[in-house]
Amino acid sequence: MALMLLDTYGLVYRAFFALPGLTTSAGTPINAVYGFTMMLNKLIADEKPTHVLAAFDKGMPAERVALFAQYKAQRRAMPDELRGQFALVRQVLATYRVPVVEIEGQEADDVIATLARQAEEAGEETIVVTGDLDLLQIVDDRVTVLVTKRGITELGRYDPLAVRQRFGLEPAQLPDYRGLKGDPSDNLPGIPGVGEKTASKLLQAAGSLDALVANPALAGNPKLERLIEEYGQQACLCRAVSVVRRDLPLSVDWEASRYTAPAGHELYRLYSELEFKTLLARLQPPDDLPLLETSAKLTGNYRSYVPSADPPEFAQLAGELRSLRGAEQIVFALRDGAIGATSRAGEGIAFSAGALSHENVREAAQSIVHGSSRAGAYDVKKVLHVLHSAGIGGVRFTDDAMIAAHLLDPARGFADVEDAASRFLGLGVPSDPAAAADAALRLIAKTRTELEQRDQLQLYEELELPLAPVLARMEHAGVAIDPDELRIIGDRVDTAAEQLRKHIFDFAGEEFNIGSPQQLGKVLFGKLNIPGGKKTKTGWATGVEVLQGLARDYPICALVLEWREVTKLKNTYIDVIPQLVDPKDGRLRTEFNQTATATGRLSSTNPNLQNIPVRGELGRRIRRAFVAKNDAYVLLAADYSQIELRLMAHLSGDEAMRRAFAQSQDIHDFTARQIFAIAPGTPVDPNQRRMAKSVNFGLFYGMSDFGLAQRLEIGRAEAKEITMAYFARFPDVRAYIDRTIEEGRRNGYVSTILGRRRYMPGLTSGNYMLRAAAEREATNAPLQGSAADLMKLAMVRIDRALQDSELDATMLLQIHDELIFEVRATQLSETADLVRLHMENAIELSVPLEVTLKAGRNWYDVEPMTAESFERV
DNA sequence: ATGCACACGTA
DNA sequence: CGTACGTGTGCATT
Repeated sequence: MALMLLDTYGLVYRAFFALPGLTTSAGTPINAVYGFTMMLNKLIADEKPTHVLAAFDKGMPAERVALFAQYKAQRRAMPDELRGQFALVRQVLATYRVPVVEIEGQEADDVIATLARQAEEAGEETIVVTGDLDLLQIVDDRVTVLVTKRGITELGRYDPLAVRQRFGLEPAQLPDYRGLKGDPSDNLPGIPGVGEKTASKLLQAAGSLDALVANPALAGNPKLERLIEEYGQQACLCRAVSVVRRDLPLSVDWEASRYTAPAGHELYRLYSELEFKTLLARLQPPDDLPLLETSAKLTGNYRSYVPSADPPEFAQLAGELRSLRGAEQIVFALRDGAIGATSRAGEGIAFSAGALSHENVREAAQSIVHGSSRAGAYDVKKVLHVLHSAGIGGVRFTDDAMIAAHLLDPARGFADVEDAASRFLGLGVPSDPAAAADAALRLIAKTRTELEQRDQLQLYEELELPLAPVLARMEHAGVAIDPDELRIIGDRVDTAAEQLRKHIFDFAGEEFNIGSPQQLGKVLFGKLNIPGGKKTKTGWATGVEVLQGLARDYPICALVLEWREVTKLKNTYIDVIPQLVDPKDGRLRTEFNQTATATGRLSSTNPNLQNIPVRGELGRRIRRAFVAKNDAYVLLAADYSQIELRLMAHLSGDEAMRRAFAQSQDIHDFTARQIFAIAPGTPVDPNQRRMAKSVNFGLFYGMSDFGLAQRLEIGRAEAKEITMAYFARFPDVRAYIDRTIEEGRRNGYVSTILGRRRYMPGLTSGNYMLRAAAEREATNAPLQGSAADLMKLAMVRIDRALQDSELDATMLLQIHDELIFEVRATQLSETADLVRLHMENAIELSVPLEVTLKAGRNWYDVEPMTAESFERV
C-alpha cells in the first residue's frame, strides 16, 4: 500500500496565493479549490497512492499555545475569499471519497505525523504532501515528504538524502534547527541573529540543541556563545513547539481511505457545479458514463426472490433470511416495491414486500429483526410500514442511512439510496433491492464516521432516528375526514366560481382562460388598458399584490382575485381530499418527509396537510372536514406561541426581549412600545402593533430596510428609522445576527441549538445578490432549525409518554409549531397536560416556552382550553 | 411525458 | 430586496 497524507490547509493556502482570483459566474471565489483539485489530480496520477487521507487543523492547538503563548499570534486573519472555499474543498474531497481526519485542538501536522507512524509500524510507505517544510522532520526510509514550490504543481521531493543535501542535517534534527533560527510565520523568535546558515552550522558542530545549550562553547565563537547562553531556553521552547506529535490517540478506518477513482458522473457534477471548465472538458460527457458501470464493486453475491405461490421458493427465502440472524447488523432497503436485506457488504437477498405475508418468510424475517443486535435501513420509516403491514412490529432501528445522509448534506433530499450512494460512496447502485441494502449498509458505516466527526451523533441517534417511528405511526394513523363537510362547501364554491367566471367575461367582453396569467395579463392590461406595470420575463405580472392594488378601481380585478381564491381552494383541497380518503376507514393519510428541508423542518406530501387554509373564512371551513373519529374523541391542537422569537431572545441573550417573554407580554405589543416609545398606560395603536409585528417577522427572515418599507408600504427612510429604533432597543439581537453570519462565513455553516447544520457557501460570494440571500438564509436557519429541533424532541417524548401511559391519544399531524392529536374526550385534560409538559420543557431556554392548547370536535371548531371550556367540548 | 414559471396555501 | 415548504395550472419543451 502506498498511503498519501494531505496537509490540506497548507495546500489550499498555497493554491489560493498561487492562482489569480477566479470566481464562478455567481461570483464565488474558487481559485483555491481549483488549484487544490489540480494538485490532487496530479498527485493521484503521479504517485498512484492506494490510500489517501486529508488532514485538517481543528481548533486552537492548546498544547503548543500552552508551551508558547505567542504561537502563531502574529498570523494574519484568513482572507474572506479563502475562508469560504474550505467548504468546497471538503466537497471536492467527498467526491473523491478522500476521508477527512481532524481532531479538536490538533494541527494537521500532528495528525499526519501520527498516521505516518502508524503506517510505518504496519510496514507501509507514506507520501506526505504539504506546503510547509516543518514536516520534513518525519522523513525517513518509509516516509517521503512533498513540499509545494513555485506554482501549484511543482513539488520538492524529500527523502532522507534530499533533506541532508538541503540542510546538511538529519530529518530528526530539523526541530532543533527551527528552534535555533526561529520561524516568523509561526511567530517563533528562535535565537536573534541566528539564521539558516548559522543554525545549520551550529547543529553540525554540536549535534543537537541540547548539547549546544549544555555547552555553548561548542558554538566556537564568543558572540554566538553569548547568544546561546542568553536565548538558549527560548530556542528550546521554539523547538518544543516545532516537534510534531506522533502519538495522537487516533485510529482511522484504513479501508475507508482506500482510493478508487470517483464515479464519472459525480466528477462531472462536481466540476460543473464549481465551473471547472478546463477540467470538465477533459471528462466525457455524462451520457457516455453509464451510471451503473461504476457500480462493479456493488455487484456481489445477491439473490433475489420473486414471490409466487411456489412453497419451495418461500422455504428457501426463509432459510436465507434465517442465515442472516445473529449478524452484527441487518440492513434493509426498499426498491421497486421489493425489500432487500443484507448483513455484509457485497451480499444481499431480496424479495417482494408481499412475500412477507407468507408465514414462513414472516417468521424468518421476524426472527432476524428481533434477534439481531442492530437493525439498519435506508428510510426506516418506509421499512417500518412494510414490516408493519406484514405483522412485524417492535423492531428498533439503530441506523437510517437516508437520515444520516441528509444531516450531513441538508441541502439535498436523498430520496433514493442511489442519491446517497453516489454522494457518499461514489458508487452507482444496480437496480436491485439487495444491492440497495448493500449500499445502505456501506452508507451507514460511512455516514456514522462523518456524523461523529461533526459531533452530530447525538442529534442523529437521540432525535432524528427515534423520530422516524413516531412519524411512521402518525402516517399510519391518518386523520378522520368528514367528506360531507367538503361536499357542502364544494357545491357552494362551484356555483360561486361559475358566477365569477361569467361576471369576469362580461367585464372582459370575451371568454378566456382566467387561470392563465398570460391570457389574463393580455385582457387586463392589453385589451382593457388597465394601468399596471409589466414585470415578469414572460409578460404581465398578475400576482395578488398587483391585482389588490387595482381591485378598488377596477372591479374585474377584485373578481379575478375572488375567482382565484375559490378555484385554488376547490382544486387543491375541496375536490382532492375526498378522493384521497382511505375508503376502508375514512381516514386521510399524508407522508411526512424527514429529509426534505434545508433547515430541519419536516415536510408533508401526498397530500400536504401542513398548508390547510386557516386565514380566509372560506378556506378555514375546510378544516371542518378534519374531525375526530367519533363522538367519544376530540381533536387537540397544541401550538408553540412565538417560538422563533423566543429562540431569538434565548440565542441572542437580549435582556429586553427576554424580559418581555419572562413577563409573558404580548411580544408585538411590547415591541411596538419599544420602537415607538409608547408610555406605559397608553394603549398601542393597532397600526403600530402591525408594524412591530412585521419588524419582528422580518427580523428572523433577515429582512432589509427596503423589504420592510415595501412590506409596510412606507418610505425607505421611515423603515430605516424603525429598524434603527428597534436595534437601539434590542442591541443584542443585532449583535447576534452579525455573529451568526460571521460564524457562517468562518465555518462554512451555521448551527441550531442541537447542532444541526446548514452549509452556507454563498456567504463568501462576491455577488451581492447571492451573498445577501445567503445572509438571510444564515440568519433564519438557526432559528427555524432550532424551532424544528424543539418540536421534534417534544414529539419523541410525547410519543414515548403516551405509550407509557394508559391514555387513549394519538399524534396525528405536525404543522411546524403545532401538533394535532386525536384524544378520548374523557381524557382530554390529562392528555393536554402531558402534551404541554413535554412541549414546554423540550429544551430549557432562558425564556419560558408557552404552549396554547385548543380542542374541539373538528379542526375548525377547536377552541382555546380554559378551565371552564374544556369540560364542555 | 417532463420541466419551468407563476401563483398561492401553510408555518 | 424576508425564511421554509408542496401543489395546481398553463405552456413550452421533449
